[in-house]
Amino acid sequence: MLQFCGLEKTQLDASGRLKLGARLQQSFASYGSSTVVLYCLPEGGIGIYPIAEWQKIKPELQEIQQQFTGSILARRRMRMIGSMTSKENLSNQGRITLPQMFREMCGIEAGSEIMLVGSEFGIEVWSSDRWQKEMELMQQHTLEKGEMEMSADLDLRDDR
Amino acid sequence: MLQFCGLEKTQLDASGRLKLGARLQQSFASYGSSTVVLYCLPEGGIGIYPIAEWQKIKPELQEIQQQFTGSILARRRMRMIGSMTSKENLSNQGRITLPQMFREMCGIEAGSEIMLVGSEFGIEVWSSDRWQKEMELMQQHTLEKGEMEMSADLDLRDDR
DNA sequence: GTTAATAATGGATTGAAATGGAAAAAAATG
DNA sequence: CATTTTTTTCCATTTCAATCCATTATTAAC
Repeated sequence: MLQFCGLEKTQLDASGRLKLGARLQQSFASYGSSTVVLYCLPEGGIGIYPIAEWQKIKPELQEIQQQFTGSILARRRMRMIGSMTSKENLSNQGRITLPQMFREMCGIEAGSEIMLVGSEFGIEVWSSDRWQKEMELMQQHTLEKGEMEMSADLDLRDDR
Repeated sequence: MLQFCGLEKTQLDASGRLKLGARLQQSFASYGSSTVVLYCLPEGGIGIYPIAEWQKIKPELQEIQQQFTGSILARRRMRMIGSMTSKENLSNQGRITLPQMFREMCGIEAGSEIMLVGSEFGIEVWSSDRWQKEMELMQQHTLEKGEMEMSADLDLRDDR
């Protein structure tokens, strides 16, 4: 899945629209539909996925649906997903309007600088500084893991 | 697998492009495709791999997609790989554009001096001084391990 | 119900940056 | 030392991204 990859800096226009570069436009176009699903991520960005990819996570949703009448938790999850999801269209110039609500929740202002983040089956839009924090968090985690590997390598009792 | 080996000093051009020498160009060409995958390494360099080699090492993601709405960790993994990966092409003069973001994260500036490091199934681009530190770290680790082996060899109680 | 005001949308233009080619310089080879 | 190969630098072209503008839709006020 190298279609949606990479990391780039760009900015929203004055009315809060995102413009995709040629490469990403083609990636979305390759799905044969200009319809995308937006998902406002609890950890802080807005995901944008071709509708075909979104369908693939449906099994996950059906599982929740089956518990609908019996579980408050299941209903809360449905509600959470439903309210944080939105269907939009890519304009033929590759522009997409991000819903105001979603933008507010993610700290993304019209006209501000944002990060476009590849995420395997779609992309994510982050406010620059929130992305910075998210990245540092992930990076630190990875580096910590690396150090543990290094010291495990020195601990000969672990050999074998 | 002696294709990608060696250590050489070179520099990027004014627009942040890397030009490979004849030998490395041929190594990549031998895979029959000019497509390469860039991977921005958390420990500090940019890896460049023939796409065929990348297929062998990339983590599997389909299972992760099934956990999409339910797991922040799953999403972080996708984000980590997606954002730190990029698909590029070797131009027919053997040039490759390193994405600005990756360069910034690795301390590699346009026009600056860099190290090209062979790493078995691809090469890595490092900023000169970060490479220096990385090498020292690795060297020290290796020596430390040597000392551990020596004293373990004296400690007969541990032998088998 | 009509008009005015505001916001949203789509298109086009412009300036800057990325790209590819090729000349000039340097290095390797015989 | 001459020739070939490789590397580096420069330049023209193209492409892309950001801005602006005109049109349409929506809301509010009278």
